[in-house]
Amino acid sequence: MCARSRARRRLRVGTAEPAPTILLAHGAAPGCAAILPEMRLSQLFFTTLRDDPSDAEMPSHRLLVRAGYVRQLGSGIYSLLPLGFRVTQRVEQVIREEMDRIGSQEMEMPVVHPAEVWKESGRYFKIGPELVRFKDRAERDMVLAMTHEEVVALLLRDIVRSYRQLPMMVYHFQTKFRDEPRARGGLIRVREFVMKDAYSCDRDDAGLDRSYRLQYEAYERIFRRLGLNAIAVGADVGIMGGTGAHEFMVINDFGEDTLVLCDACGYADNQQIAVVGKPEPAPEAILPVEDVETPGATTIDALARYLDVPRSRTAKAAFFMAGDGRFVVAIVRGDYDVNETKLVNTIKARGGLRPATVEEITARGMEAGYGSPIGARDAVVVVDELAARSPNLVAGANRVGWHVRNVNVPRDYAPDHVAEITSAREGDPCPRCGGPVKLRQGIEVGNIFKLGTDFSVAFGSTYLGEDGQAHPIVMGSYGIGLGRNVACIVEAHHDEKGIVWPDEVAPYAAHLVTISGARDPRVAEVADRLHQVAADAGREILYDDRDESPGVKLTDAELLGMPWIVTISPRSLAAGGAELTRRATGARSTVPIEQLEGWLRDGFEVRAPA
RNA sequence: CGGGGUGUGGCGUAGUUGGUAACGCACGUGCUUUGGGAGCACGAGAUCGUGGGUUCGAGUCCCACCACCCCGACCA
Repeated sequence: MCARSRARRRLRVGTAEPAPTILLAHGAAPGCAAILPEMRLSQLFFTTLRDDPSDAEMPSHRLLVRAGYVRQLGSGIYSLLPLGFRVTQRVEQVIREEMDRIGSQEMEMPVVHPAEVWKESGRYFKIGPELVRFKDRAERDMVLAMTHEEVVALLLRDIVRSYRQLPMMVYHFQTKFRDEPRARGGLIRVREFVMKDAYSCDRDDAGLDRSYRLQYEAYERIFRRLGLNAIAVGADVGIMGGTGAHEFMVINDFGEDTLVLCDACGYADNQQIAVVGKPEPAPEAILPVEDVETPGATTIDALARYLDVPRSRTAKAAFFMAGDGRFVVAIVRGDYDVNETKLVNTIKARGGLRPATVEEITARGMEAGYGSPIGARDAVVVVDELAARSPNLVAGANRVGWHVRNVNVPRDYAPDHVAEITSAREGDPCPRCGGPVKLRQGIEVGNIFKLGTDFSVAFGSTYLGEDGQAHPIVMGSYGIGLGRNVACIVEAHHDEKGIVWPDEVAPYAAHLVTISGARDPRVAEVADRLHQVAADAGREILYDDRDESPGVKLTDAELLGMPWIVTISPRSLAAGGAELTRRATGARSTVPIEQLEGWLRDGFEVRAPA
């Protein structure tokens, strides 16, 4: 994957810049007119499919495969066919322009890293099998890069000496490999993908705030230009540290993240970190504990039904094993769910959490289905603050078939932590304005992250300040996955007939279709001339010169989704020119050939017709 | 990693109680056709995911494995 070759072939469709000379990759003489076979559908390396591929569910997946933009090679591994590659380049170019605009410098860093680099930051040991490790021929440990914080930190250590060299931002487009446990959704969650990752390098937190703000604003411009309605939500910073993060999310039912949103005031957070309002429990006298037989009541629902109490009068226990070997009991009220992200952050669980097994639970004196921290051994007990101040709850007795009434903290058991560890629910009070929040699924199309000094401290990446002292460089990192953005654009811009590319990212500005071209020489003649005019002007349009029936060609044009469809036929010529169709609206008009030629020569005037 | 599902020409599928693979689309050739996935004729293309087993005989039954999809776990 070579960013340079991608950059060299920046697209010029629909722009007003002059046609540059295009160099052929295999060494054609400079200045020689480029042959672009992919402009002719008869030569384009692609095929359309009449049927949906059986393994595709999301519209973007179905359409991108059916229209010949991408092909799957393995689970979460895709080839970009020429059309898909062009779209990706268009997306890349939008991002590049906005990165350049905020003064970020494009570079390129390697995909394969010596493992020592990742050992030095500690991530080699913290990250699980998602990080691909292998040995080279000399038995050296190597990794496939998931991101490039380490490399940037190393470069900073080598290059930056003085505060005068800061602030500084760099970015690159590079292939990442993450051995995800499960790829899904076509291009939405893949294992190999190209990502724009940018890194800001500042003298201090105030500088980081400025860089972060610049990236934030650039992201808003990028997603607007890409035709994506992305909203920024507050996000988890993880246990890696970091002082703030936002994820840019597109609402989508197939999304993997849950967002907590408030229509009234615009509040938006990832459910992982959202803290919403909770009703204060009514005060009541603390009652003595009392065993109660509850045969078969192993779930909160069953328990509440059996005892005929609301779920809010019960305590729910969830058991986890932390990656660092600690056993964790989390207690929330029965009407809430445990939020694992908050739990991880509360106990600073290295390596995350996984559900505990029944054996692990009983080994610590508890009983799955009838569990509570009462009598627990060797366990970290974390109680949700609301559960902690809710009086007289029904909790497990750690005995099969029995619960305990009137359990109260701290009388009946001692928590190691009392913290807010529940997930926000639909309709809960907005933390900002108190209105009801709503929950929506979202796809993360970009993220921005205040890294702080973790990496620069680990690598000794310091600069000499005005005070003559060494200070760690304050870093930020900012990612956008290209393929996922392409998929999200299709998710947002398609209809029952196919893709409807926004002008900014369409692989070609226009799709020229001939009807009866083989039979009527005038049709082919006019179309060939239009195509040539466009090519001479450096404006690449797609030319369907295939000898196919009108139905096939028009259907394919709609499936492929170029913003403008230009139809030349004996009928259109008789009507005075070409038929111009706006793909998004279906609006049609007849345009004289000379006028079309002018548009193709001088740039497509997207507002004038239709 | 747990649960569910699917593997049969390029794509989508059929295949009965086990008897030597069928259909649509796509593809090639010829003729006809040409504004909404054309028609006719001829043709090419499949060791039925892999390995083993049962059987006179396996796409079909049994076992193991692999791949892919979906749900969950997971996702600095």
